[in-house]
Amino acid sequence: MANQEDQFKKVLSHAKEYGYVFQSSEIYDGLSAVYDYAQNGAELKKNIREYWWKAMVQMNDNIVGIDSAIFMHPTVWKASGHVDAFNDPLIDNKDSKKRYRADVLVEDYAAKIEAKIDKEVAKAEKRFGDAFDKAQFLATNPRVLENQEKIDTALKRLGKSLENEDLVDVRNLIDELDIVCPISGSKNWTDVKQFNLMFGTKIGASADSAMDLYLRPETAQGIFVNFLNVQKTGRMKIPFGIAQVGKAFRNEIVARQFIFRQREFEQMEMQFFIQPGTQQEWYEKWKENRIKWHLSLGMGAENYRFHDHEKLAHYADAAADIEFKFPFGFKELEGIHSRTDFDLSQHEKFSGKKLQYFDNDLQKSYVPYVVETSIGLDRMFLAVFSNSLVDEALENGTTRTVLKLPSVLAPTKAAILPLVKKDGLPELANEIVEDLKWDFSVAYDEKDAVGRRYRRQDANGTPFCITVDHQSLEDKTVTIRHRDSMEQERVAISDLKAIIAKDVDMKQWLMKM
RNA sequence: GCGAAAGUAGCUCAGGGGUAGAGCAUCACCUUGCCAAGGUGAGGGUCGAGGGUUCGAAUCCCUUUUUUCGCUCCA
Repeated sequence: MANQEDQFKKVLSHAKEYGYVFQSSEIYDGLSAVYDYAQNGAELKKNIREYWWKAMVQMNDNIVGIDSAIFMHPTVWKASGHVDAFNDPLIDNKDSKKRYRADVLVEDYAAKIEAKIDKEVAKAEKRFGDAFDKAQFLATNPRVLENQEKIDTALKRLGKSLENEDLVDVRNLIDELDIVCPISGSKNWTDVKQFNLMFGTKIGASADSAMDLYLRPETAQGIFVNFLNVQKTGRMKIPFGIAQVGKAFRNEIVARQFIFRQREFEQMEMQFFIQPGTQQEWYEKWKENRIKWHLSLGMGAENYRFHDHEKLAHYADAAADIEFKFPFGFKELEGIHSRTDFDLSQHEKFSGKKLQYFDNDLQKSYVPYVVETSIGLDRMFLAVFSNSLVDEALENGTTRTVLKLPSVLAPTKAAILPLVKKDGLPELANEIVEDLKWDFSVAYDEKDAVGRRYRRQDANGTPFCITVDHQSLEDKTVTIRHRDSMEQERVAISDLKAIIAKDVDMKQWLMKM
């Protein structure tokens, strides 16, 4: 455990020291759980985004990409269920310092009484044997009726209070039902507070004409509301997908673990529209397709696993996570959800517009089902970055810090180093830089001993170092050093482009899928 | 949000009531080298922020903020 923490600490300081991630507004003490991507981080993030986009949009002729706005009509979030689902009434017990969802406390109370009824039924069943009529027993036994009455009134009142946002009454209800904290056993409760996971803002300059808006808590709805527009203008035939990469915002109560859980984050999502009844098949297909994408990066199959959801969200009929082994353990990296026709049906209901597809094969219209793949770009960044950072023991007894990024994602593909900064070596090195930069992001470094420069590039994840020496002036060859093996080979300058391309070209990597 | 620990230079950290140190990193010059740590010199910090105690606070006290961990919640 201590090792895990140490490794995570290394990840944090390496990310800062090498210009990958900074805390937002650092000179003002920072802003909690908000981070900026620095010069190298922005490149790495861009490369991950591109790798995903190519795999999802460019390589699938039935998937198109869009870029919808962060602001959406407020009713979108009523239809999607976020206004309800993202509003949790929470209450703390002052003695145990535990926090609970107030509605869950009341529901647990109801469940307890329910258990009492079951006990009563079981007892009676034993007593009466075959002659036992359960329905009649439930309808007539006074103790059962009394308990059922208790449950009904409690839940009814809870529902009503929540609907009216009457949190004081929820608190009173908890008092009146004598609900105690499961840990401390005390009734020393705080007031019930409402936590809204969505960020609110306003559109319109003057107060009276302003309209309440939310910053989107997920990008998916931008796809659903555009479903028909895209389907019609793109002449898309089911099955087809719409993909999108964009920022989403959640006002997390607890946002932690570096960039793993941020308040502002970037999602890479694809909604795949299918014929109702085929969702199981597509769900399995996308699970398989997505894990292949991850594995193509070569970060080790043992670092991934599937986690099937038992408790499903309000919109899903099947859901699984792809979990990755982060420095703090296996955590969700990507979600694959079978969302049924929940979203489109809800938008039909709330907008009054038909969101259906006419299927020529079936000769009928229907609301398509949806299978979603949704990956956090920031999480993917953290997965790649933390997995790549290693301290490697060398044969000569020293250690080197290497960022073994998949070369396709590395922010800098090659560093060009003159062995010494005289005798015309810098000039030739610069010529190579000028040539290569049309195709790759490259760096030039002439400071310090060349060995040290190699190590510097290792720590930054640069896959290739190209060294210009005196021989280069004579026969137009250079040495090219590989980051992971530290091996060098002498090659013609004219071959450099092909050699680098072979290793960093996205095509080579995507073909591994 | 509750609890715990921490915040001193870009990074890692030492110091601990008398106005800041080390190693590495950075910059300049020398050394001209193929796997970090050669020489000389330089820059960089109001010790997270605010307030209090004191003749004097980085050091003691209070508040606050940020980070990590546990609980909780979640993508």
